[in-house]
Amino acid sequence: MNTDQIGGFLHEKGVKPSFQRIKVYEYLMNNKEHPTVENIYRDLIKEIPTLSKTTVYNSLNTFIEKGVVQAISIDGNEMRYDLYERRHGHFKCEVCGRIYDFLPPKEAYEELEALEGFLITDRQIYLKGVCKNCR
Amino acid sequence: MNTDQIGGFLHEKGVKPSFQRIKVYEYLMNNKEHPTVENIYRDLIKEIPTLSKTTVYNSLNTFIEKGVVQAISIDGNEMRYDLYERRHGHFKCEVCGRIYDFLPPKEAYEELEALEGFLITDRQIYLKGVCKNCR
DNA sequence: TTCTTGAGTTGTAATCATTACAAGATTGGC
DNA sequence: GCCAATCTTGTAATGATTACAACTCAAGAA
Ligand SMILES: [Mn+2]
Ligand SMILES: [Mn+2]
Ligand SMILES: [Zn+2]
Ligand SMILES: [Zn+2]
Repeated sequence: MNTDQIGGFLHEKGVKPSFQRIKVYEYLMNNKEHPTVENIYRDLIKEIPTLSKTTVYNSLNTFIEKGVVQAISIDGNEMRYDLYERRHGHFKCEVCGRIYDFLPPKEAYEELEALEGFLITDRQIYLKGVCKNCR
Repeated sequence: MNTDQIGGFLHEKGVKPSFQRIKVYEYLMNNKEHPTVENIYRDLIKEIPTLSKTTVYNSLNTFIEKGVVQAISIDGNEMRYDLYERRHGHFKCEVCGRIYDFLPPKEAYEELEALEGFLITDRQIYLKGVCKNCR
């Protein structure tokens, strides 16, 4: 996806595609390691010297509202961000801090839909432990 | 469970059962609505006027380390706490803010164990949406 | 019992992620 | 081009959590 395509996509999703928002979205497309706001800001400011951290927060919150991005709160102290694409779970290694994607079996998610009388807008499966590399 | 029984239980789990720790644990036993540190502190200080909020944090972190309490980070900005009893998931209503327990089908959790090469020490399933009462 | 020592508690200060807010910039429709 | 609405920016405020150092407590040795 190039800049125009991202703009079109965001527009479809009800997000006005400003320059900054396109850059933030693009960043998440190219950086799948669940970056923090700080990560995003420190990298993007190289390209956009006038960028404000508040704009990163604002953009992400708009994306979340419109359902194109998900916030990952697996880490009690800072949020991580990820595109809302195919459903997957997240595993955080307590040693190296990395957050891995994993695909829980379809059943895990399908069964979660079974709750009656509750409107579900977001589902997250978080695992913690020690990753393969760190054992 | 009375005070002595809680003390015995904590001792078994490797936690020295101080007066304050017993009170915090007892609070979690009697208040299953996933309280915040603030909730715990504001209620317990009525009984223990010398209590420090730091002690609440310290006690909870000790409990978590020893596996008798779980931290719930479904809410990006403040932690909630819950005894580590039978496995269950948490649903947060975005309207009233309440956090509900629910029992995902056994399979959901069992399948999560299937990750190879990773040591798993904690699993959390979080749903968000609107609860029955608030629709 | 008294002493000693390590662990637990307390209060305050520091940290740091996130939001609030107001002023300035931008954009799209008239 | 002009206007109103929206977006961006910088700074200040908020608030949860941790750091730290002094104090207290409890258990074991002498
Ligand atoms: Mn992911
Ligand atoms: Mn619960
Ligand atoms: Zn690791
Ligand atoms: Zn509700």
